[in-house]
Amino acid sequence: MSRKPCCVGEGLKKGAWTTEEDKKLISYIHEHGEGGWRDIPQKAGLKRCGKSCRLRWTNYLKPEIKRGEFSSEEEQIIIMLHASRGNKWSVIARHLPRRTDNEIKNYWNTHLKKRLIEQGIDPVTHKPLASNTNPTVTTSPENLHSLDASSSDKQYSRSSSMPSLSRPPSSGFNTVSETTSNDGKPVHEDGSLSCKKRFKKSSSTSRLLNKVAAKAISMKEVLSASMEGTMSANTSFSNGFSEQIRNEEDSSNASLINTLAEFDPFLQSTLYPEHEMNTTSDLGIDQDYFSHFLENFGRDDHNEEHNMNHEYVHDLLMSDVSQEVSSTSVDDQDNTIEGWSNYLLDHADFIYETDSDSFEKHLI
DNA sequence: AACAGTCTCAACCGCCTCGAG
DNA sequence: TCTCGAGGCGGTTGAGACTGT
Repeated sequence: MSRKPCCVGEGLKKGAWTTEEDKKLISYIHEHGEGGWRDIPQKAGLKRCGKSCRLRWTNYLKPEIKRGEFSSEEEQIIIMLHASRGNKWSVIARHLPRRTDNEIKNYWNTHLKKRLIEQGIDPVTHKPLASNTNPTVTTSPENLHSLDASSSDKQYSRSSSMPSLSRPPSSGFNTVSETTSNDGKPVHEDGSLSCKKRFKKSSSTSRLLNKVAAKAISMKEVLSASMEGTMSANTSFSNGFSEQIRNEEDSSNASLINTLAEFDPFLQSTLYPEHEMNTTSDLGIDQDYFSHFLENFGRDDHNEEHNMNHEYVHDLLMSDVSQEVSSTSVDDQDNTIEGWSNYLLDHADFIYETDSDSFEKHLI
């Protein structure tokens, strides 16, 4: 209990690190590993504070750190997460592998914040600025993609390759504008197949997989929409988004959306924000509903045999989620959502590859 | 060419949380 | 249970690079 304080001492160097200092620090950490920062300066022969060594390593020297231009996808993730989390740079950084919180913070302050302001969006609330003449502009899904850098050409003239906020590969619900291909299957404007693919096999496994696919599809779309806007039910995203979905003119889309919402608590909370939340997270997830969803996930085929896969998948899902969904930690919810979406998306891909010819019958 | 203004981002500062003692 | 240091985090600073005049 008598530890000597860190960063106390005469003659400690400050300011920019030299190449020589970097080499010493890298060499020491390669040999001894990270940690014990208090003792590193002395052991590595550096006249630096341990904290300074840690920052230098974690923000700059660490080999896995990715540097350079942010992609448009990364920008969208930052904006979306900032809308729901605010200046929680470490939380945002966890969603951007190999990016440091410091780098994201700098990028926000020097690029994204200014760009939002120029687009008439308050970078704090992600809602239209008071002086903005176009009150419909927000970082909601329908608007985020239009937040390009065109109005900031002068601002970013030194960085000619400043990426625009382009739409990610998969669109959100509100952007799903389907036409019909030659064979009658719904096709998105970009030519990709609609996310309505389903198994037609009648086994319980197939139906379970259908539900997994439906879940994956809905979650994928919700997450995509979220990446274009904000995930918080308290922000303009959920209200504007649900409003748009409710006003969806395409009745078949609306039907699909409502059906998917039946299986998707995230979508439920987005579509029906007035639904009473028993436990309100900042993601707007009704955790009781989510638990109920999981409880019934794959369990409603009572007239069918429960084969091994069915049991396995169900048990896997329940074991993974039952312990995590009860958590009140925002970070844990992040991990849960991320894990779920990855898991489901993986299975959706499997389903598509396995049987992609029939998809209309179920759930619509 | 020189200067002033602007921008970028590495680094620092100070506060907070967690866990060891 | 309390104290205190390590580590983590967000806000801020300032040196250097860049641009405009």
